[in-house]
Amino acid sequence: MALGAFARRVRPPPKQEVDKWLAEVPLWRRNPNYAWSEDEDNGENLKSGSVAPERKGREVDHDDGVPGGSEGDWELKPIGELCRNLKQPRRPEPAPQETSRRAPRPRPKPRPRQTQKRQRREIRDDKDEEDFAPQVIDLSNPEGASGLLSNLFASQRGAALPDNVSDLSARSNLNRFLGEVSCGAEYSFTLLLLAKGYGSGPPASNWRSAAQFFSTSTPLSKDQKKVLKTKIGTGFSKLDPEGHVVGACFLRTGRGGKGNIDFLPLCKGRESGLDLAEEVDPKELDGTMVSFLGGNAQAHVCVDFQGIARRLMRAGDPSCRRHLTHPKTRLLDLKLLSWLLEPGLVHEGAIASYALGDVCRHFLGQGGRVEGEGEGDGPFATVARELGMVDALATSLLREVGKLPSLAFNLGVEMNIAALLARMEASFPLAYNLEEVRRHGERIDGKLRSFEEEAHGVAGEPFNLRSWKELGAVLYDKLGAPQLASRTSRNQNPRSTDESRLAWLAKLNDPKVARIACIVLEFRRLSQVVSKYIDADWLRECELRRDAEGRRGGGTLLEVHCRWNQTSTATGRLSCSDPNLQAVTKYTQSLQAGGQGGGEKINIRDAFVAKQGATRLLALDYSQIEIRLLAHLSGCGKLCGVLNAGGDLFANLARDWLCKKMNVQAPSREGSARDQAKRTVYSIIYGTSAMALGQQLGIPVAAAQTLKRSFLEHFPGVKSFISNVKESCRAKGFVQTILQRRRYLPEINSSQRQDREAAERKAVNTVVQGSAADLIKAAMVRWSRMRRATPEEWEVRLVAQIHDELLFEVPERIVDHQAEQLAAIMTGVFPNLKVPILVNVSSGSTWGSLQKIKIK
DNA sequence: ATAATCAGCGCG
DNA sequence: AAAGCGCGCTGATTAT
Ligand SMILES: Nc1ccn([C@H]2C[C@H](O)[C@@H](COP(=O)(O)OP(=O)(O)OP(=O)(O)O)O2)c(=O)n1
Ligand SMILES: [Mg+2]
Ligand SMILES: [Mg+2]
Repeated sequence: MALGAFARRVRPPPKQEVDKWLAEVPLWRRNPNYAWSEDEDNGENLKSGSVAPERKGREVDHDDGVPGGSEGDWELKPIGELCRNLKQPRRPEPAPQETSRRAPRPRPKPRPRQTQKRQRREIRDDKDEEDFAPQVIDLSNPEGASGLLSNLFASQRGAALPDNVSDLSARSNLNRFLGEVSCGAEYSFTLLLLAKGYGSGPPASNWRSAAQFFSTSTPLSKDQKKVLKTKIGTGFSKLDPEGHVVGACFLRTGRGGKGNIDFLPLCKGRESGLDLAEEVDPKELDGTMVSFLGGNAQAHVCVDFQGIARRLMRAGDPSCRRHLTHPKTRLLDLKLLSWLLEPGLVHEGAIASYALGDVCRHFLGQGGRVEGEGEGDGPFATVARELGMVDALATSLLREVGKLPSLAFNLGVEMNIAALLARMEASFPLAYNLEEVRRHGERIDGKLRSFEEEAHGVAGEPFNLRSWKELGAVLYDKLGAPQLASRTSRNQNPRSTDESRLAWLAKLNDPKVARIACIVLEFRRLSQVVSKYIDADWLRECELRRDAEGRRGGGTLLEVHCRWNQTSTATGRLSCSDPNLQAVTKYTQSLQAGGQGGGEKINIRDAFVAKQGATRLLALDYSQIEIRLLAHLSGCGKLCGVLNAGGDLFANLARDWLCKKMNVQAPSREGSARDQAKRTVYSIIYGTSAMALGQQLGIPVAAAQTLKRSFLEHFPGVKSFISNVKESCRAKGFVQTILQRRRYLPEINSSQRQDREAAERKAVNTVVQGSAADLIKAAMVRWSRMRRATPEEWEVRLVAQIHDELLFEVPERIVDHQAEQLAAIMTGVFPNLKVPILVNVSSGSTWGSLQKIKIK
């Protein structure tokens, strides 16, 4: 089958990872009432066309009743009350000293070099495996998010949040569950597998016997058994066309040892090519959600809320979002919580990802196993093990929330973001005009071939232009190019072939070397266009989806459903992949260098367009955002003065210093002098060396040193802020963002200077970059929670977040109005800062042709 | 032969 | 004398 063939093209996860991953099959069970079908996330999942993701004007209504109103309609059939009484001894909180500081946990220090990249792979692949989790903060007020934040900040009058935020929950009316947790209330949960059609069974004493019962009482067809064996047991492969997740498992927590874990059917199999969503009765699903999430004061725990929310939305249940994000829904995500606790674990090599298994291993020790639950093989033992892990992990992590109440606030923000990201992934695709790029592509191919020919001619032998090794042999050995770098040989590769070196070689007298350097530079640029925006796997996936949907509507446009990753950064930013919309080439590339008449050019962003109906793209980008936050956080009077006067630091620097005093020439290629100044400023703030700065600007090291010093002396508050952050980090072991989110940097006290100073730079950067992430996340939450007054407002879609920029797709008629409204939201979420927050707004029919809009 | 890493480069 | 920070993607190279 074609899909299988395609799936095989995807870069598979490392083999060893699959085994590990197998041991971590999350809390999914298949509903045996339904046929098995393929894994929805392998790209072959058919998105329902009949159940439109957008139901104008009435999609969400937080004002209607508690979702639990119809609880009685749907009969829950517990298999057993196999509970695990996790009653925690009400700890007298043994550490009155330094409760704000987490006990330094021995960290597995020998940082395994390998785990870093591997984690990324894992993140790519765990997308279909993790589960879900919902939402905790009470933002029922239409102005909920903004009100929350306003109160928060109003109460502290522009200063940094107080260290003691224990009154946070009371003041901000956070949801009661979190209040309870932070009070250290007893809690426990019980497990119960629930599936339609199953009668009640005998009580079980632990997860394993529960799962066992499930297995023995469940008649499985031959095929099902086979699948179960191959998918959950050994030999699991996400590419196996037999597999499809059809169920989600929720943990329902409650007080006093009464709680349930429910088996929730998401969608049926897709035999005979039937669309998943068509086989789901939304009413059933709705009823399940209602009885599960609503109508009681219990809280719910899960792992990866974003994943489950996305599945629900893709399954075509139009009302699931209301329940997932309903203010009465009490749900928290252990994945997000563990990430909040230590967002840098992945980079330190302590864990490979924030998947359940790794997190358990790290936070609980015990090799990730829970006593009495880990024995045996097979799918049910695995399920039992998983459940035991969730159980133990929740117990442990919630204790941390009790110790550090601001975590509850942060988690509330993140839960809201998770719901929004799920919606973006499932329902807010960006349209891509592949045909347009392909037209250029043919020309690019020709160009690449001619580059190759010419380079081979100059070199006197054929070689692979993509190979840095072969290129180095040609340049440095055959043609005798100088191997720069005897002095600083320590860290510099004398035979480097990166852009800066090739640019340097291109200016030399040797015509052969120069020519090859120029050719390779252009060759690399153009080949990226082909590999990333024409031949890439994500495009094949888009085409398959289009074909499966019968290409109704949309003409030649593809719908790009990328992934929005919430736990893959150490600072609190989001990341994006498949494709990475946060790194789409920005500038126009010229296709003609060889004197052809047309001057053909390509701008990849022109291929990303506003699709649905009469819409336009609307982009809002924070102005000098980290500079502004730095000004606020540092309180530097001079920097605040510049910003309060409406100044543009980058433009100033470009005009006054770089051009006049330093005689820096503006970069020849794309990129303005302002962009150059921007890089310069952030480089200085975040601790660049004079040598690197000089190289970047093309000025002598001494001049760069002078520039650095004079900049920091010009803003003395910034300079002292930098040393204060370092000092504080040394003392506490962590830094905090403006919303109290932490990042631990144990290396700050390393005896190795290299490691120590690296940690110092990260410390400074994390405070500012992380606070900027807090800001835009708060704005995103506020937008997602905003009351929509008209049907048209429901058509506004957030299609991308580019770190300090939000890209919306907006009905053309209301572009101007939305521009104002959205700008107000983005600039208003953090009131009472010491400097104004501004956004630059632009709109257009393609991402590459946005024109600035004036906001009054 | 396959898996993990490196080099290089796109973006903020 | 001092490795700006934060990401993801690709093809080539090295390690197993
Ligand atoms: N070379 C760079 C570019 C950007 N950033 C960070 C800091 C910026 O604040 C943030 C957003 O990037 P922008 O390009 O939007 O830059 P600014 O918001 O600072 O300026 P502008 O007014 O041009 O938007 O990303 C960085 O650290 N290093
Ligand atoms: Mg900006
Ligand atoms: Mg930006």
